Amino acid sequence: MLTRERIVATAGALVDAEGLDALSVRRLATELGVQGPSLYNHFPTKADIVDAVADAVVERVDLSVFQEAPWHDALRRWAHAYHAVLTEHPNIVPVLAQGPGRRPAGLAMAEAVFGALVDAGWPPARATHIGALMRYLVTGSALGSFALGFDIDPDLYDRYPHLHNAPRLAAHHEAVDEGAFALGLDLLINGLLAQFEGTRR
Amino acid sequence: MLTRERIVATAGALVDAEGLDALSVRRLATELGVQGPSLYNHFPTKADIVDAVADAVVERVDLSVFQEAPWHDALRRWAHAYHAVLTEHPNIVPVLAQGPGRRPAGLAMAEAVFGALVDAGWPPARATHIGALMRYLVTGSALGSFALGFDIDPDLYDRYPHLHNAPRLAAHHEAVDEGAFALGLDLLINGLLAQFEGTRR
DNA sequence: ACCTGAACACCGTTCAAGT
DNA sequence: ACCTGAACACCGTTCAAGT
Repeated sequence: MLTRERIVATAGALVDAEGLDALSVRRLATELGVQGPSLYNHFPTKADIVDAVADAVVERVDLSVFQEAPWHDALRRWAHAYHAVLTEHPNIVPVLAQGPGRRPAGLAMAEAVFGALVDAGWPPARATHIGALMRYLVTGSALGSFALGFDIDPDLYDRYPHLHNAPRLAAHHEAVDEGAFALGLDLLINGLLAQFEGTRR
Repeated sequence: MLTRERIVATAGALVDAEGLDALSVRRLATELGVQGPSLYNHFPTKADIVDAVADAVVERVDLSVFQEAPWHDALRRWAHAYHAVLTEHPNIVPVLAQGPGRRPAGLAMAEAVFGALVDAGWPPARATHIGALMRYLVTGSALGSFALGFDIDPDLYDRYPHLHNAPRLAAHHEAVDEGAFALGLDLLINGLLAQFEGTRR
């Protein structure tokens, strides 16, 4: 028996294991023991299945911090949590980088972030910029590893002397990408905190 | 007559006008007045055509600033220039977000950025983080408009009270996205500059 | 109400055949 | 050396037919 839940769970596992390109209607149907067209009884298009997979990932990001901590602390902890979830499901990030659209969990997350900033006293226009900035950093870093973006063939770097150690990046890719994300988040939040306190006195 | 140059130029125009999904081997061939398989005399796979289109975009980013200005100034001006080029060719950004790979212009850009940071005195590990951070911000912001990521249907936001103005974001999307990017770049570079001067004394 | 087989209009890629 | 037609193994989606 086919249900939306089973379809989304199987599609999500397929995307995690083999990437977005491996998710085809026929392939997903086979995995569910059914023929391709059957899925159209439960979702209008393949894009809706992909959206549901993406929203299931966002649903796993804890938003309770926004009720517990001051805005800068909550923002930092939420960004780390969001980043951690995306690191576990990197193949769906291209969808999330397009914004919440009509996805309920995406909208709930935007509401929590934007609401916390406005309630803390940030002007709405500034809160929008901060929200955008956070999405840029989190999805930008999750979309493709910086370290793995360099080929491991050493001969490739003969004409780029400063990059002679680039082939070694791949071996430490988690540490490199994690460190860059943490540095960026620190710089952004510390800078915002300084601005915030500057306007308060 | 088919040349790599003509193929890349036509493919780039097609991607700009209709998106990456519209670029198919048959469609591109038709636009070039030729049959699909002909393209395989000039490129081994479609992915190589896409890579060439991406590298042609990166080639348009001016790197001369790194010879003229102190690292923080050069970094800021380069990031703005890169961001401006991507804003003109948003549909190819998903490819650039995967890193330089084996693309010559991508590698030359990485060499210029990393080289300038190391030559200025940043430790290589830190320079790597800074380079990664810049790619996260620039590609993250170019990959999908934050403002256009929200649906314009006002009824959608009934259950998200803080987002009641979200449907109006689309009308000012350039200003919103531009402002968020500029804010992020300022925060990052000012923060890095403070760190740099802190270690110098 | 839900699943199927057949069909439509597409894909990327290979390869023998032409010039 | 370069282009073509035919073919292979795929796509997303529609729809009449079955239960």
